[in-house]
Amino acid sequence: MDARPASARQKIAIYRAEGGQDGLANCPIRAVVQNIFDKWSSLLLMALAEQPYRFGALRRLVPDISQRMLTQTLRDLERHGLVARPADHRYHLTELGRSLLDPIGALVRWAEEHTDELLDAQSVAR
Amino acid sequence: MDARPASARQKIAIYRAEGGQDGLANCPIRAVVQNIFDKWSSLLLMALAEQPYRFGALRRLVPDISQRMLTQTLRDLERHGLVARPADHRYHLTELGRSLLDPIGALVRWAEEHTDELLDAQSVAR
DNA sequence: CTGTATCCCCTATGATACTG
DNA sequence: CAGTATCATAGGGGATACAG
Repeated sequence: MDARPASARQKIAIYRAEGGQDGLANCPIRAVVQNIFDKWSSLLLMALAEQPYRFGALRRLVPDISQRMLTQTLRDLERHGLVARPADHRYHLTELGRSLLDPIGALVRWAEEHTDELLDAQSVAR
Repeated sequence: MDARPASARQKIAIYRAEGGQDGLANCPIRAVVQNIFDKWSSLLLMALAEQPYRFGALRRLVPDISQRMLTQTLRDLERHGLVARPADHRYHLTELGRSLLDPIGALVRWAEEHTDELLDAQSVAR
């Protein structure tokens, strides 16, 4: 099903080649992936994909986030240039943030397509 | 175990369609994304994308992972059905695991393409 | 070599209270 | 409403020792 151009594999090969004995220790992707896919970031990005939201609206969209973490995550996203907060406090995605929606969408689609398999695997292993 | 309701898929559909009454609190994607993109999982998946590796080889590939976390992460990946560990201890991706390489690849490509912007944003914000 | 079992620190996160 | 400040805590994760 996927005879695709081995993108991920290539990248890994590159990291390995450039990084030498460091293996994947210095792979620059790590920081990116781990910063963006922390507990709340991707969720907020998805929420803001739809439209700009204010602080309170985001809280309602993600009811189980604490005020503290909402603030903190939004600051992180701002710092990474993915989200902007204008004077009217309507958080919205930047151009960079919107560009992330495609990869995120790919992940979401994957999760949708394989939800059953994932659940099956877990229930078996448990 | 047993036939869990197809509600997983439906929740996704709901979440995607409307944004939901309960917001994104019950979005099943969250579990998937957060389970797979924890500190080490995606890294190991990328490593195993190339070829099967044994425990020691993986340690060398990811030098800054502790033995404890390597074991634990591999067990998690097994439990999710993404990685298999045959008798010869050569960990390898399952079909499901391989199917994840595409979305991960999309993310990696994004990170590569936007590394400069990300760094700029951070340095400015700092 | 491939793990498991302990101990323990420390960070991420929640809860709560306060501020502009 | 949109935060900030402070305190408390569970759990992530490293270090180490041990086991098959």
